[in-house]
Amino acid sequence: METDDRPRYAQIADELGRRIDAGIIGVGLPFPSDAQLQEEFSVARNTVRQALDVLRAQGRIHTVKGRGSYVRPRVPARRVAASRYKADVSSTPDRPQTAVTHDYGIPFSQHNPDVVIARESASPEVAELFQVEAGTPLVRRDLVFRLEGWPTHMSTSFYLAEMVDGTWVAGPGSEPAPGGAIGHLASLGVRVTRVLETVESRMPSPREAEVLRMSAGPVLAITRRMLADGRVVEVAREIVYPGDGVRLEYEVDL
Amino acid sequence: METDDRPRYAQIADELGRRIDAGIIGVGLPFPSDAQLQEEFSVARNTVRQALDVLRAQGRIHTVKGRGSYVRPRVPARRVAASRYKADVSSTPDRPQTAVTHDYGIPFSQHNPDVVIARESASPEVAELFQVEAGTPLVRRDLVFRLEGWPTHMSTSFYLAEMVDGTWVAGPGSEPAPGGAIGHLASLGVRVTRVLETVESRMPSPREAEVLRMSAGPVLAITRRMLADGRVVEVAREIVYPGDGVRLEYEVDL
DNA sequence: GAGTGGTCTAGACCACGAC
DNA sequence: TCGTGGTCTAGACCACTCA
Repeated sequence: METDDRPRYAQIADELGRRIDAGIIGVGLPFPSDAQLQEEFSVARNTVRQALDVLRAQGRIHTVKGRGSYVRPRVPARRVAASRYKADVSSTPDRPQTAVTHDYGIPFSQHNPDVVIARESASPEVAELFQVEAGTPLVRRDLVFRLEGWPTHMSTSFYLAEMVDGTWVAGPGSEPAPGGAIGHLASLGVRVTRVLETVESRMPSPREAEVLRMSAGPVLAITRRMLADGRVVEVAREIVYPGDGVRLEYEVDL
Repeated sequence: METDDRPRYAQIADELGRRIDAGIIGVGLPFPSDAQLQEEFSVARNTVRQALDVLRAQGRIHTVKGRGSYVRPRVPARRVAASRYKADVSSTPDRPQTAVTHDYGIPFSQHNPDVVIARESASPEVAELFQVEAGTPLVRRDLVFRLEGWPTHMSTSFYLAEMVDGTWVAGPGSEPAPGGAIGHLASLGVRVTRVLETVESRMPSPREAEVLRMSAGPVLAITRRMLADGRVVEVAREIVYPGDGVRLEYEVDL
């Protein structure tokens, strides 16, 4: 038995973490309330709350005001850049697939993102990524991806209205789509040959925290540009994952 | 004037953030103490502390027990994978450079990482990355990179002892090195042709938090493998940046 | 209306750093 | 020794969710 002179809140956080690991407190099940934990560990409520702050920062629990806390599932994706987009390219009617089904190793039938599509003028920021004038008409697509009901990640992406207007890609029936964004563009005769990705780590916005059901941990945010013939034909700004929800893999040839 | 019914601590955090932006509280200068802020804003100390928690999570301040808080500088690097390693390859005696000087746009003379070199047996984890037996002798290199005194990132990396033993690369005189790791290996006749990187976001370990002078924000952690002739010749596990200290850029050709 | 988490107060003791 | 932040207590009121 080792002496434990660490702060009480850290000990409690560890103990609760162990219970989650052991499955004593299950994924999606209600977490003990502040009052219960206060009672069990014989500490003040602030000490309980400090312990839960640790678990929240680790992304292990999610807390909703007035309702309680829940254990967050860990759904780690391996997002291998070199092969995920090739999955898009090689999707066939017989074996439909997308980069996302590739990341999670799931069948296409389990791929049913929520989607909201709207027209929008290019903000200066998106315009620069697209290398077009600010104000250029775009089609904006907000997606939320889920696995067994739990959100895995979300994205906001844009096509040039000029390119997709009047096609199925501009409608809500464009998801789920075999071949993903690359499939969309291919159906319009545009062949994507290059993808540029920028990765950042930051704290989530309130909306991101709500949608992704995370209370305090960091997110990984990817800004993506797809190019065809040297021209930018799709911009995703941004694709947002819970910090512990993905491992990105890239290769660089010299 | 908009009504502000947001929590008091959030308002205080915003106000302090504005003061940092405006330079009223400068980088590296002492931050007001809890007692001073308590006095100024007429709130309890816990409320002050909650406000500082926000700034810590954003990486804007760093706090050391018994001493106080300090404003953290923002030293963002653009870490462009496609070009940074080419900088290593194209380093010459006339114009020495490394991937790191490329990232930060600094002259080689400003590149002076702290370095600790040791021999170590491969842990199962590192061994798997190296594709060798666990226990294989390695040379371990712990580096800390700084810019104008402030730590920008840190790394732990490994060479095969068999490959570098008895050469300058195994000694402390191997840093700073023109051409970085690729230059090290090139001097031994090993030509790196491929680099694999894995990116994760997580909370820092206590040691990382101390070295990088961050109190609560997330880090970006990169695991890197360098290959020559299909063989792994260098493993970095891990290269750790403060979450707001870097933007990674990758390209994927289809 | 009962239970939940979010916020806030006004104290207290401690370990640590600077002087 | 004194000021600092870290931890902890024992209350309180509020907004929110759910039955």
